[in-house]
Amino acid sequence: MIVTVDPGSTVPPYDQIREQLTTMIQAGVLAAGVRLPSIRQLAADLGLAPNTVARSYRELESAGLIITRVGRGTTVSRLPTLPAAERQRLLRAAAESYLATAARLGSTVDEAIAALRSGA
Amino acid sequence: MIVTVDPGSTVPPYDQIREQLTTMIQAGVLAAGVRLPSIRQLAADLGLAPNTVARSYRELESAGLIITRVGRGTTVSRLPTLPAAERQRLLRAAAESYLATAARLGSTVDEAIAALRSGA
Amino acid sequence: MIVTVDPGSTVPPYDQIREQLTTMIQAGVLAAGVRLPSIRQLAADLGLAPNTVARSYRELESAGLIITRVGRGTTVSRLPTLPAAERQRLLRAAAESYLATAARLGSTVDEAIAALRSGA
Amino acid sequence: MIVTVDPGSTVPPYDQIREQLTTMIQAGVLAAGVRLPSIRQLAADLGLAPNTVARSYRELESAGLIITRVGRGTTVSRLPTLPAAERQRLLRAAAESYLATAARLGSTVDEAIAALRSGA
DNA sequence: GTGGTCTAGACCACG
DNA sequence: GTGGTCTAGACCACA
Repeated sequence: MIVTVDPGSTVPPYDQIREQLTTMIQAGVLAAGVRLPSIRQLAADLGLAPNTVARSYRELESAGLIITRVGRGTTVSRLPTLPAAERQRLLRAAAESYLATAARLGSTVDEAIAALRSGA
Repeated sequence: MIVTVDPGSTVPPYDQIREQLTTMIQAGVLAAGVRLPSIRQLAADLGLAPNTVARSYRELESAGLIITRVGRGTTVSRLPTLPAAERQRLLRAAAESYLATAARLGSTVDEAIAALRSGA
Repeated sequence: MIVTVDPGSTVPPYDQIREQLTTMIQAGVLAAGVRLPSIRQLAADLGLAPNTVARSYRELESAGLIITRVGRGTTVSRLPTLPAAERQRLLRAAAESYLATAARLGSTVDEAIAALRSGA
Repeated sequence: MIVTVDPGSTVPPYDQIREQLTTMIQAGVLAAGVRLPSIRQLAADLGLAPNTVARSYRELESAGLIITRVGRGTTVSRLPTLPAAERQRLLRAAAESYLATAARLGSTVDEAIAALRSGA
């Protein structure tokens, strides 16, 4: 699954989808020209109404990140990806956020790392 | 700093504060009887209006997690903490979320772990 | 009625609404701070589903032309209006388009002008 | 030029061409038997691909408004034209639409009429 | 099959 | 009351 949605979050599903796809496209993980799953397909996979996914795609399109053509699906547009330094900065930020959460749960750094390995 | 706020997030600051304190209290990291920083102190530390922090405290109080008594400040209530299994489950969930973000940034598990160590 | 929708047009209603409001705001006919009709009210007036009007408003908001606050309605944002020269240019363009349509219907300029007066 | 196309419009060019020719034929401005410009000629005049104009002609032909015969070009069919009352109704509709646009631009009826004269 | 639009109605949060 | 979101389903145009 290319994207995941947490139904318990206060962040609306269409926003979660948009944010995750934005990250992947800007990081170059989804390269220019790659075809995204169809609206109906992704909606079915996530258990959402097609309209919800359509809204995410529509906003990505108006942001210039993807190109949609009726009858031909949706592809990632040709845009410069984030430089490696910026990707590294974002990874650091995510790491800090994870460590902060772990600390709030009373875990040490080693336990936090172990949780990563066990989940892999 | 006991708590951090991301001003760029769409999640309102009072929600971020409430969530983080809730986690720490339920996990037992903030033990019963521990005194929280004053509203004005925490607001000053975070660069927020006192009203914002007050709202977080108010919601935590109505949830029974903290007790505010005039003249004695705000302390953590005497409530059962989450069992270890539940804490472990939450840590796993946070780990998975972090790994997913790292993957969206094009990072491997090893790179994700390295980012934890370098940030520590 | 502040805006009209032609259901027979191939231009979708949400686009018609957005375009008309955009013109009025940029021309300064709807001044900064003016309150727009509520989504439900305008939808009822136009015989549309509230979602349709909501989509127009959402796009106007993301374009920075209006400000919506839940529970408090929608107002025109404080933006520079088009200079008089540009408004005049747009009026000329509309006039030419009307004359072209009239000519296609076999009408003279005088008949086109007479139609304006009789409709007034 | 018999027909004009607005490249900035969301209405596809072939639709704009079809609509304008339809109006002129139904109004009798283009009388039965009149020869239309060739597809290539009109495409060149409008700066469009011949395929685009061809599509407009094809749709007009299937609607019975024009007749294409190889070697003899394209001519307007022998069809009853709109009665005068209907032409008048369409002119009124166009006038109202123009006045509405002018009003959205902050113009009075007199200014709208003046714009017609200055453009003529 | 694809995406685009619209409807009718639901529930939520805010004020 | 306000807007925000989502659903379930419809019809359309395009390929």
